[in-house]
Amino acid sequence: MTEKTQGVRRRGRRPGGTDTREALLNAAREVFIEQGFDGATVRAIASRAGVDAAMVNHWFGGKEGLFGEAVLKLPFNPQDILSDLLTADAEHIGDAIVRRFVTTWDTTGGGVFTALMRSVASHEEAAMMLRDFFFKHIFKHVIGRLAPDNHELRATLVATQIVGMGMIRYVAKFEPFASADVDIVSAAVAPTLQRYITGKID
Amino acid sequence: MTEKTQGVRRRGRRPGGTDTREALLNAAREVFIEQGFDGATVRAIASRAGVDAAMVNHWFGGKEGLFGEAVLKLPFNPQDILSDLLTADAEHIGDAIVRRFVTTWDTTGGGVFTALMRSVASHEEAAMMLRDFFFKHIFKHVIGRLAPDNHELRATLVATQIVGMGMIRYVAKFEPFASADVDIVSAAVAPTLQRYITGKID
DNA sequence: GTCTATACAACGATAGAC
DNA sequence: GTCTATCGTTGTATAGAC
Repeated sequence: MTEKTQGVRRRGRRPGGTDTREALLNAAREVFIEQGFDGATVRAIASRAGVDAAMVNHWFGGKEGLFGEAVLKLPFNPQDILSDLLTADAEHIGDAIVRRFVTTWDTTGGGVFTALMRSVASHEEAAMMLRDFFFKHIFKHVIGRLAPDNHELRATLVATQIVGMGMIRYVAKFEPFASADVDIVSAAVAPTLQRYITGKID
Repeated sequence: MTEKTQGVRRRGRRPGGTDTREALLNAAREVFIEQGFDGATVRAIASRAGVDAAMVNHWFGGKEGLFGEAVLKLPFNPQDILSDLLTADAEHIGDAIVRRFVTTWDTTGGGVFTALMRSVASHEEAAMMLRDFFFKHIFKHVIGRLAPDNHELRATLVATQIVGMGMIRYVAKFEPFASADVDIVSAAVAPTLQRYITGKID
């Protein structure tokens, strides 16, 4: 675990190779699984990795970035997605979400999304953490800002369409959807998300 | 238990211990994986199981039912779903699909759906077979009857919303969607499917 | 010398004890 | 209400790699 807990942790660059990043990832996987996203503290993870808590910010841009890379293995920083979506205006939020989702995962080839879904389908705790994470750190902000009511239900409705897109495009690979251009996908799916967020759902 | 399953009709071969139904399931899994749905013939499966091809109809109601139970482990007969959906009129097809999907899987507790998704996410051939199966034996008939154009794209769009519903409700269990009444779900999702099938998507 | 990984101090926010 | 502890995060000085 912490091979350098003894003695004074000297400042500056470490003598050996850079294992800090990897140590943080390993520690984060353990602590996140044990404690969940909220229960796990940056300080606890850094402590287990034997480094300072500030390293989490330096290497991963924050707790969420570390979680994404360590547990969900997301090929992007959720914070970037959020700030991007927060700039979209209300009447185009559906289009913004679809385009962000498709372009982001398309570049990774879809294999990472498949692995994520496999993890979610196989491990109960992964599903739970995915739920908590996206809820509190993506959906809550985006939908809380734009939706008139029923924020939680609207957020889950958006999730059904988004996850379903990923399943069909990257996992099951149903054609022609799997190879459809992002414009085609957006034209078809964006209105759905738009209605789930700002429209009438009952 | 063997006394009961063999039960009443003891005519034909196999007087004793071997369970015809189980033998067919095992043979079907092998042949379907090897040949795919279309490539696998009922005769080949029955032959490998050492029984007559008529047994497939007797135990599973046909090739599709056998496929569903052997490979996809569906807790229902796809033929029933199809005939049910074919009776719905065009302007209520979305509602019919949502209600059928939710009520059917709700009764199984969702664990079966999770297992199915895990299988799809883990085995490339399972995803391929799921695609071929639902396409040719459910979507094609329902959508081919009602959609004005772009049948394949519309079918895959419907698939995104349906699979996504299952993922959120049964696998990831996002609340409040996971526990929402079927009326709530239908009110929100049915218009989406309705548009994907009969509406404007570009 | 420059660059950067690192540790430490401190900030604002928040939750709970009293 | 006040106090305290702890959280995530930021700023900055420094040690070592280059």
